[in-house]
Amino acid sequence: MPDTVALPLKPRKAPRQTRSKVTVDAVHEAAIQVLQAEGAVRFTTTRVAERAGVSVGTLYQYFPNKQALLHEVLRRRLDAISELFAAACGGLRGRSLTEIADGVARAYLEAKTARLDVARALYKLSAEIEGGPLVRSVEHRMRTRLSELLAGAEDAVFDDPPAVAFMLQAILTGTVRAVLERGADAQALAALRIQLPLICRGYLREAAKPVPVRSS
Amino acid sequence: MPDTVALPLKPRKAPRQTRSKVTVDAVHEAAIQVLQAEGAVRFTTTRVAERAGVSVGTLYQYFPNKQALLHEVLRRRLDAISELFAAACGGLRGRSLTEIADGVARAYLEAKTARLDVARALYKLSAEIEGGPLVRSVEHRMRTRLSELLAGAEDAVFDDPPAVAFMLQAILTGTVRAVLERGADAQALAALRIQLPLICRGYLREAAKPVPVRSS
DNA sequence: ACCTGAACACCGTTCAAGT
DNA sequence: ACCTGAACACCGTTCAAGT
Repeated sequence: MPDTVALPLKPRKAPRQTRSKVTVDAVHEAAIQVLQAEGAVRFTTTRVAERAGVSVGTLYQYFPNKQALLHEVLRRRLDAISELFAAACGGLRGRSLTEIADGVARAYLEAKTARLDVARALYKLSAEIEGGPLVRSVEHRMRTRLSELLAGAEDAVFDDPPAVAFMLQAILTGTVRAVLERGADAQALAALRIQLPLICRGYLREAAKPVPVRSS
Repeated sequence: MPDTVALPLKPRKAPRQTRSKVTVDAVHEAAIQVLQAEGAVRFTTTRVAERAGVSVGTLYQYFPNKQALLHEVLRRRLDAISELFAAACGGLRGRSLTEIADGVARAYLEAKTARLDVARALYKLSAEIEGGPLVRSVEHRMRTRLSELLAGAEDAVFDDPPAVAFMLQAILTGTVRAVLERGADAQALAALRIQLPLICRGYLREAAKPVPVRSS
């Protein structure tokens, strides 16, 4: 599959002088603006450079290709989401199944819908970004948190917490994405806020065995 | 948003002679082959035409643009899935919540994973295809079936079957997609076949009220 | 050390010319 | 009625030349 040729994604040159740092930030900021204002289809290196007030050549001095630029935008978004989510998980240790289900559903949804327009444009470009490894690493961190929460739930035990965490995460990311792509008007979002916790609760209850009554 | 300019998607010319029917089929078949063999990134009108043994101009005589060609490929895939799903739903009328949950999960998963390579390439191109209306219409049919099933379940009643059907469908399409995009090795697929029914069961039980015992 | 912009390869799409 | 393929506009990317 020629799709899988790995392009370099790191900046080819670390900005060393003040001038260039300004340039990199300007390009990055311009990228987000073009994404918001012009949408995924009209997201063009030429346009980003123009908006940033530099020439295309300059852009390519710091981002080896369009993919790398998008990759960097995605990376910052995912990092933000990941941190918000991790913080929420910290407050859920040792809680009940219901509290965990509701908590992770709410936390993920809130983090994800913070910058909705950018999120939607990035979804559209996911084919070009080749963000697989990046997404996987972020999801791995999320999954670890989920797995810990499940293993430490106060009122249930799981045969295979990592497996359940894997599925729980597919539910969170998949369901939210499905609804967001369907337009995601205020009404659909409101429904999601109510239903997503229910979905998580329901699955966890199916997947868990109740804690046996201790005899000692 | 310039993304939303509607391009014509219908064939600009209906094939009237045998020769042209052959051409259209050849192009369509070539499109699927290029999708499978070269992947989403190298899916090019020139390449499709070459593979079909016609000139680019000919391709554009029947498909007004690349999007329309992809649209047609997607349409045929979705139709196939839709029909398989509808058939399965027919056999689930008036059954229990558990049977319905397991049945729809299995049916959707089976239909979706039938042509896995094409499905994956189409996912990657979903930004370009602009298949929104098409997907919506197919999902609308699916949702209607789901809603009917829920309303007619033998052992539960729902306050708002369409709302639950909406969410159930987001679970089906979203979760399957999330796992497929994550690589979808045999192991992940096997897990999905086991877990997806559980997820559906769990959600439906959360969303349903048990049928009150009849007093008459 | 950083920036510029003309130049190149490639892609989607068109259209005058053919059969 | 159908097909061809050179031509056009536009995009990603490079690199010789500048400061």
